[in-house]
Amino acid sequence: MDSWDDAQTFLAVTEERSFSRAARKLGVGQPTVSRRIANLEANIGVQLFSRGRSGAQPTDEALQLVPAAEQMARWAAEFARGTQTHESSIRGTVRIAAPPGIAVEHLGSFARDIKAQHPGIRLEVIAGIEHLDLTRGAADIAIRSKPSNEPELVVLGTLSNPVGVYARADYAAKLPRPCTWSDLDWITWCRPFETVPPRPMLEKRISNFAPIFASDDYLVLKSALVSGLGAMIISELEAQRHQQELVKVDMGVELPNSELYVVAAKSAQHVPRVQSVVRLLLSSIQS
Amino acid sequence: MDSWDDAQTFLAVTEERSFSRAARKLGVGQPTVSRRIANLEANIGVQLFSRGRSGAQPTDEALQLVPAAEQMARWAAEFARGTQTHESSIRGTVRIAAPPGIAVEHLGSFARDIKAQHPGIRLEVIAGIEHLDLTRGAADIAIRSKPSNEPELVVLGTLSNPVGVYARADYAAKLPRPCTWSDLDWITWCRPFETVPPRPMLEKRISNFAPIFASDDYLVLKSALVSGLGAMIISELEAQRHQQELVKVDMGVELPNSELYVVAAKSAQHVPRVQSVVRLLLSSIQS
DNA sequence: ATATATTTATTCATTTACGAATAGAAAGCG
DNA sequence: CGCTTTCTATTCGTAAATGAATAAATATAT
Repeated sequence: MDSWDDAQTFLAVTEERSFSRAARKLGVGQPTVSRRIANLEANIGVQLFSRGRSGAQPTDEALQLVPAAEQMARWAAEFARGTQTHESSIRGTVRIAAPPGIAVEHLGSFARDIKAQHPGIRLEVIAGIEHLDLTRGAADIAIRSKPSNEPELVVLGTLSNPVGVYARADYAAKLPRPCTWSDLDWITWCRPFETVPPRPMLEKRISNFAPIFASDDYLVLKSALVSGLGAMIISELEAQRHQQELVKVDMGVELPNSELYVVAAKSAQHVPRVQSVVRLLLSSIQS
Repeated sequence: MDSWDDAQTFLAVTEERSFSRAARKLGVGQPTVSRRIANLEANIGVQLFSRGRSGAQPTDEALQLVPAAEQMARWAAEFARGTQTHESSIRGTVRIAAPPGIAVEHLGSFARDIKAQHPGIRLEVIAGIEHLDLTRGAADIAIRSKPSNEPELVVLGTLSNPVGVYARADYAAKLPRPCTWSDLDWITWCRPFETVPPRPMLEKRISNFAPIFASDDYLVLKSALVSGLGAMIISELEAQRHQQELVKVDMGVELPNSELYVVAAKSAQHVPRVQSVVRLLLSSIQS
C-alpha cells in the first residue's frame, strides 16, 4: 500500500456502506471503486467487505483500519484548507450546517445577502442535527445551539436569535389571559429532532409535555401553525414574514433570545471565502 | 484538492528538496512529480517551490502545508501497517535502524540467523543516528541507546551488549599496570556520531578528552585499532572475531554492559514479519 | 572557457486507469 | 412467479496519466 488514494476509497466505502454511494461521494465512477477495493484486497490478501444486495459490509479486518483512515481524512482536510488560505479571490462554495429551524428561518434569506455582497460565493446549507465533522471538511461552518469544546474547532461568534410564541389570530383570541405555557397547543419538532430548540425548553417548562402536533419538517410545522392548529416558538424574523397571518401570544414575559454559536475548524477561519461568509453572517443576522 | 496522492507527492518534495529524489522515493518517474506539483500549484494559484539548480526549495506558503501532510503520512503508515497485521506468511522486508557500531558488530551476523530461521524475510539495516521516524514507517524497528518516550512507540525489549576495552597485543604490552583511562590512546567516533556510545562515556570519565583517532566510519576505526594505534571499546562479540589480533586491556573493573532498546511503532509489533525479527533479535543477541 | 554533472521542463509513444453501458445477483412486492 | 429496484462485477472504447528520452538551465570543476 503506497497510494494514499486507496485509503481514501476504503474510508468512503466503510462510511457509505456501498461502493456506488462511495463512488458518488468521491466523484468517481462505481467501477473505479470496485476495482480499487479489489486491488487493495488482493494486495493484502484479506477480504475487506462482504458484498451483498444491501451494499458493502466491512469485515472485522477492515474495521481495524478505519481509525487510521479517518485520521488521514482529517489531515487531508487540514491540508486542503491550507491550500485555500492563500486564495486571493473570494469565490467558491461554502457549506453551512445548521439545525433545521435556523436553516429555514435565516439561511435562505442570508443567501441573498451573500449573493449581493460576494457574487462569487455559492452557499450550501445542510439542515440537520447530524454532527458533521468540521475537522474533516464535511462543512465549512456550523451553527450550533451549544458551544463546541472540541480542541480542533473554534467558536467564531454568537448569534442572538430573538424568538417569540406565535399563533394564528383567531386561535390566539380564544386563549385565556394571562395565558400559561400549559394552556397552549404546542407545535414543535418530533424525532429525530427532539433535541433541537425550542423543544427541550418546552419539555422543561411543561410537565408531561405533549405537543398537539410534531414533525421532522419545518415547513410542515409552519403550515400547521398557519392553519390555526396551535402555537409555536419561531424567530421574530420569521414572524415578520407572516405578520398578516400570525400574532404574538403574550406570555407575560419576553422569551430569552436563543443563543447560537458559529463554529468552524481552526484552519477554516483563515480561508478567505469562509472568513467573508462568517463576517457577513455575524453582522447580518445579529438581532 | 481531493486527491490524497497529491499531498503525498508534495510532502516527498519538501523532504527531499528535489523533484527527482522525491520521484525515486515515491517510485514514480520524475516527470510525474513535476507535473503533479505543477497541477497543485495551478489549482491553488500559489507557487509552492522555487526550482533551481540545487533542487526545489519550498516557499513560505508551502511550509505552512507541511504539518498537515506529515500527519497524513503518519496515519498512512499506520494504515499500511494495519493492512499487514493479517498477513499469514512471514515474508517481506524488515528495516532496522541502528547506531553504526551496533549495526556493524551485530546485525551483519544477525542477518544470517534470520535467513536460517525465516528465509522469506529480507533485512535492511540503516546504520546512522538520524532519528528515522518509526511512526511514519521509515524503518520497522530501531535499536537505540536510550529508551524512547514517544507515546506512539513501544519498547519491545532490551539488549545487553557486553563491551570491553581492546587493543593490539604489542600496544597493550607497553601499558602501565594498573592502567588508567587517561593512559590510553582512544579510538572512537567523531562528528556526526559524537553522541554514539561509547564516546559520551569516555568524555565523562576523562577530562579534556581527546581521542588519538576518530572517524565516522566503523571500519576505519577498527582498522586503526587493528593497526595498533590505540585502544577502543568494542563489543565482546566483535572482540571474539578478532581474538588473534586483539587483547583485552585490564582496567581493573569490568565495563558495565551497554544497554540497548529495541523500539517500534505500536502497530508495527503486530505485523507478523516484524514480530518474528524482534523475537529472534532479542533471543539471539541477548548476551 | 569548456566539460561535467545535476537539476527541472517538455515531448510523445505507451500504458494504465477510467467510466458509460451492461450483465448478473439478490431482495421486496404484488 | 415475474416485475422492479438496487446493489456489485465485467466489458470495452476512450481519455488521461505515465515515464523513457531529450532539451534547457545552471552551478562546479577542470
